[in-house]
Formats: sequence, C-alpha cells, structure tokens
Amino acid sequence: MTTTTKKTKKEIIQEAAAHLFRDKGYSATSMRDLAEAVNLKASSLYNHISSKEEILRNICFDNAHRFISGMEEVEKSGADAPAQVRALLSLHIRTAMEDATSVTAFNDEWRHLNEPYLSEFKALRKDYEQRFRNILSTGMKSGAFRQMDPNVMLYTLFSSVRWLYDWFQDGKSRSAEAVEAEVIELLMGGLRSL
Amino acid sequence: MTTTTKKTKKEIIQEAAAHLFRDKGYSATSMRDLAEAVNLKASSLYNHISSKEEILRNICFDNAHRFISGMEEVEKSGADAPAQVRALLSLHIRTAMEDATSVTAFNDEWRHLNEPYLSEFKALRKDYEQRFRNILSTGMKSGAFRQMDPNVMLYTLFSSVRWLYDWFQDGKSRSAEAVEAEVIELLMGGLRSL
DNA sequence: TCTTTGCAAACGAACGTTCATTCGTATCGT
DNA sequence: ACGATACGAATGAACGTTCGTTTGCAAAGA
Repeated sequence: MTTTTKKTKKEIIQEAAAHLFRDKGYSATSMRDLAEAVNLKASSLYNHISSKEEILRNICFDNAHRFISGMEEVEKSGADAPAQVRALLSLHIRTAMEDATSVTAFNDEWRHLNEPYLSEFKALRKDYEQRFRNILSTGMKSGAFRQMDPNVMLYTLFSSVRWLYDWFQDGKSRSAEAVEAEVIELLMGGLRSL
Repeated sequence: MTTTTKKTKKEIIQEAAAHLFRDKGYSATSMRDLAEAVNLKASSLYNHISSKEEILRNICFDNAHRFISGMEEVEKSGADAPAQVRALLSLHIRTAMEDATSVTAFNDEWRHLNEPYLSEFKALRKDYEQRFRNILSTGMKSGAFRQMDPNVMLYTLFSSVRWLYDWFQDGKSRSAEAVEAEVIELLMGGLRSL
C-alpha cells in the first residue's frame, strides 16, 4: 500500500507459499494448494518456478542473507556488547513482525531442503550463531553481562522471540514498537550482571 | 535404564514416532518410515495402533495433561508468584531435556490433529496459558515482577525454552541441572522489577 | 483351540512434475 | 499496414511414485 511496486508473479507465488508453509508446514502444503491460493492450476506454477523446493530455498536463503547483513552492520558499528545485542534483538523482533510468514518458514522448514543446499544453509546459520556468541562472550568479559554458558544465553535469546512469528499473523493488537521495547527490556534485564 | 519396565509394542511405536516426528515432521514421516524404525512392515503397525493420527493424538494429549498436572500442583502449593514461575519453568525445562522428542511433537505438530481433537487440544492449551498468565499478573501486582503486558511476558517465557527440545537430542554435553539453573536465573533476572 | 502378531499384496487417493497444446500479445520483415 | 513469427502464460491430461490404510492368510504363543 505504501509503495505500490508491481510484483512479479513469481514474487506473488513465493509470498503465498510462505503463508501456506507457515500455516500447514512445507510437507503438508501441496502444489495444488499453492496454485489455488494464487488462482492458478498446479501445472501453471511451473511457468514461474522450477520446483517446490526452489520456493523453500529462496525463502530460506533470502532470510539468511537478511540476518547476516544485519550482523555485518552491527559488527561495523563498534558499539559495546549490550548495544550490539540490543540492535540484533531489534532486528530479530522487527523482522518477525514485518515479515512473519517468511521468517517462520525460514525457521521451521529449512530441514526440508535438499543437498547441497541443506549443508550450505546450515553453514550460514552456524556462522551467524558464532558471531552472535562472540558478542555475548565479549559482554561477559567486560562485566556487562552475567557469567554463564554463552550457548545457553545465545539459544535462549534466539528462542525467546520465536512466539512473535506465530502471534503477529494479522491482528497486531498492540503497536509493534511497544512490543519490541518490552521484549528487549525483558531480555536485557536478564542478561545484565548484578 | 533406571527402571527397566517392560514396554508394550505400542509404546515402542509411539516413542519411535515421536523421534521421527521431531526429526522430519509429522507430514514428512511415512508409516513405512515408522515401520522400518521398529523393524516391522507398515501393515503390521495397524495391529497396535489404529491410525497415524492416533499416534500424534496420544503424544499431544499426554503432554498436555503432563503440563496441566504440573500447573495444578503449583497452584496448590500456595507459594508466591516468583516461586510459582520458577517451579513452572523448571517443569518446562526438565521435561524438555528428559523427553525432548515427545515434547517437540507436542509443540510443533499439534496443528495436524483432526477435528474434534484439534479444538479440544487448543482449549487445553488456552486454559494452561490463562492460568500461567494469572500467576504473572499476580507477580506484577505484588511488585515482584516488572510492569508489562502479561501476554508478552508469557509468550517470551514459553518460547525461550524452546531451543532445549532441539538441542538435547543425544549428546547432552552439559549436566541438565547446570543448564536448568542457568536458564532459570537468566529468565528470572529479566522478570524482576528494578 | 483361540488370540495375537506379522506380512505380502493390493486399494484408492494424493503427491510433484511433465507434456502437448492453446490463447493472447508483442515484434519483426516486408 | 500486414501477415509471419516468437513468446509468456495458462491449462487438462497424464506420468510414475508414494501415501495411509485394508484385506486375507500364515505362523506363533497362550
């Protein structure tokens, strides 16, 4: 609505697919389901995409690159660890609320990728986690964060924003900014050393 | 191992199914996959279970009742809100580590239940969430917890232990008690009012 | 003997995908 | 300006495969 850029049919299909994958899961979504969602027959989809898996692949890697880009910006900023974590949490939360369907597929359905894309995806994910873990460790060494297993801290943070994907489907009852602020304060309050 | 009770074949099948549902998802797990996992042919499974969905149904409702029983005990205890939340977090974390496969299916695959079981399950879940939300609200009114949207607090807590299901598959590198203690302190540190 | 368990075979349905074809609409050579 | 040509997009039909489940029968245990 804000900027009515013309979408290609491929983009329309991908967005409808992300929606279906979120609601029913990748395996339970048939090409006939997807075709119906975009007012086509199943066979017509193949004029725009090459396979069901290609759709999932695009969703997964688009989101992976989105998060890695965010990580690169944060690393370049030179801010201290708490500020970096705040920025990354903000990225996770905003993305979850602005593009919930896509991010859910990215989070839950990547395991259905075929090789070699599965390994490639897992490598990207591992790289992102390592860089996030480094920031947490830095914060612990500086005394800003409480001392604990960086992995426990890392995965707890990652998981704790997962509900947003399921929750912000349509009726975002509360303003996104207010929710974001509350979640960040809640989590940063837990990280802080006493 | 601790108590070598004799398992019925049905229980063996259910456990293998939970494992497969965790790894591949409900829809992507075939009855032939499941049969192979328990050294049977697909047709033989039906001597022990009545349908694929019955397996999922048992997993979902067994876990639902497990959490509701825990909630009832906590409510009866009469402890203050922080102690009640600690007890419930402990229940979530311990269950996640002791029975990861079952709880993952419970968390991620319930949407594949058929009616009327789907509605029944959602009602149980809603009830549990409401009772948890009441405890959080009590803690906020007493000043023990920071003031914020109880829903945001509730779902953040629920989500934040989700990674344990994925993580504690086989090689639990760290002791379960140590992980539990760290996660609880991290989360309770966030809840605390300043 | 009677119940339980297992299996091969088969069932209809649904799956992802391919194919030949059709229908419009652009672009081209003349 | 005009027919020829190319092409993007959509379709119904069919492909081979896999799905969950049923059936009929054999072997084993009580």
